[in-house]
Amino acid sequence: MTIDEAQTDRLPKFDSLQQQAFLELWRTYDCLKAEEEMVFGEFEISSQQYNALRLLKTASPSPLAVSALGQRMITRAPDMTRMLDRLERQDLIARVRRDDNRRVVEVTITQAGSKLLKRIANPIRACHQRQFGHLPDGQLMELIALLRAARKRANSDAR
Amino acid sequence: MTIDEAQTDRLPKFDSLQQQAFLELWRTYDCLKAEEEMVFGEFEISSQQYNALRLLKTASPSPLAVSALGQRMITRAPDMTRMLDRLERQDLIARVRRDDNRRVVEVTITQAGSKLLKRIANPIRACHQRQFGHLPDGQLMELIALLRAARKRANSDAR
DNA sequence: GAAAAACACCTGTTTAAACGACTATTGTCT
DNA sequence: AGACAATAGTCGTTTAAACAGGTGTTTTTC
Repeated sequence: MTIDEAQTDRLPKFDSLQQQAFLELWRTYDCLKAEEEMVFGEFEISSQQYNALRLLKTASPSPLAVSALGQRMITRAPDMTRMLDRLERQDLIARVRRDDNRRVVEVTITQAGSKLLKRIANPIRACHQRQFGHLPDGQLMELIALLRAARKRANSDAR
Repeated sequence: MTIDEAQTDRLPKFDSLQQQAFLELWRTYDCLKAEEEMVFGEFEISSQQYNALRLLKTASPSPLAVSALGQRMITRAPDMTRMLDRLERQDLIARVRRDDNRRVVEVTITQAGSKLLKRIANPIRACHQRQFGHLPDGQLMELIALLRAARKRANSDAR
């Protein structure tokens, strides 16, 4: 390590603490996500789709309009239609056009969808347990609080 | 909600603190990433490509083999070739087949690539400043430490 | 020293993401 | 009531991600 590097960064490679924070966030997310997706992969579903099913399950037995579902998704999906197409093809959701407003399509989770969620629940819980289980609850809550705080300033956050 | 459901899920939305931590990580990453990508978008580049250029810049003037570059990437890219194709088409990198081992292709950042990095540096720094600048350094370092700790147990992490 | 294995990268093909334009339905304004 | 705008989803097309299989090169093994 050169003298120059030692002066600007206590660690080499990062312009600023803020940039380092972002890179750590990226790395950690990517790493954990990969593991999660392997679990979902066994059930032939993506994390995005799982998220949608989870939201539909929470809403059930009430349906959710496509737009409402889209707004609640974590990663904004600019193409709900085809994502729902895939879920419908697997018979995990059902779509019904609302009668009193024929523009909106209401989505509900099917029995098969609920069943799939149940089957996934334990493996995914175990995955998160493997990932975060070694951190004491206090540190986890702190991490959650810090992540929330980080999100606060981001202007593109409406959630 | 049936009795069955009430038994299996005690909290309405989160099964566990661990799951909540993951969701917060996802949300925060996604939110910050979106903002970052808007910055990169102005320069017609993806964050993935930026990452590659950054690594090449760090290595320069030495070149980096495609495989070495791939291993250093944050998000593992199973398709370096075509990603480098795009960068080469924009004249941001150059590829040379090594003479003493004609299997490996060595990649270097071009002058145009370095120039682009320079132009991006400030906007991206500003972006991260907007995102994390409101957190005091102590909290940032804590966040970084917690993210690192979270990553430690993930078995798929070789970095 | 020839055959087989290992290596480093490339290519073909399938699948999904991204962006915009498009259709159908409802609400609003005069 | 009729024109115009707004809303809710869908569809077409371009682009990139993912996976598997292929090509050329070097190393290993017998």
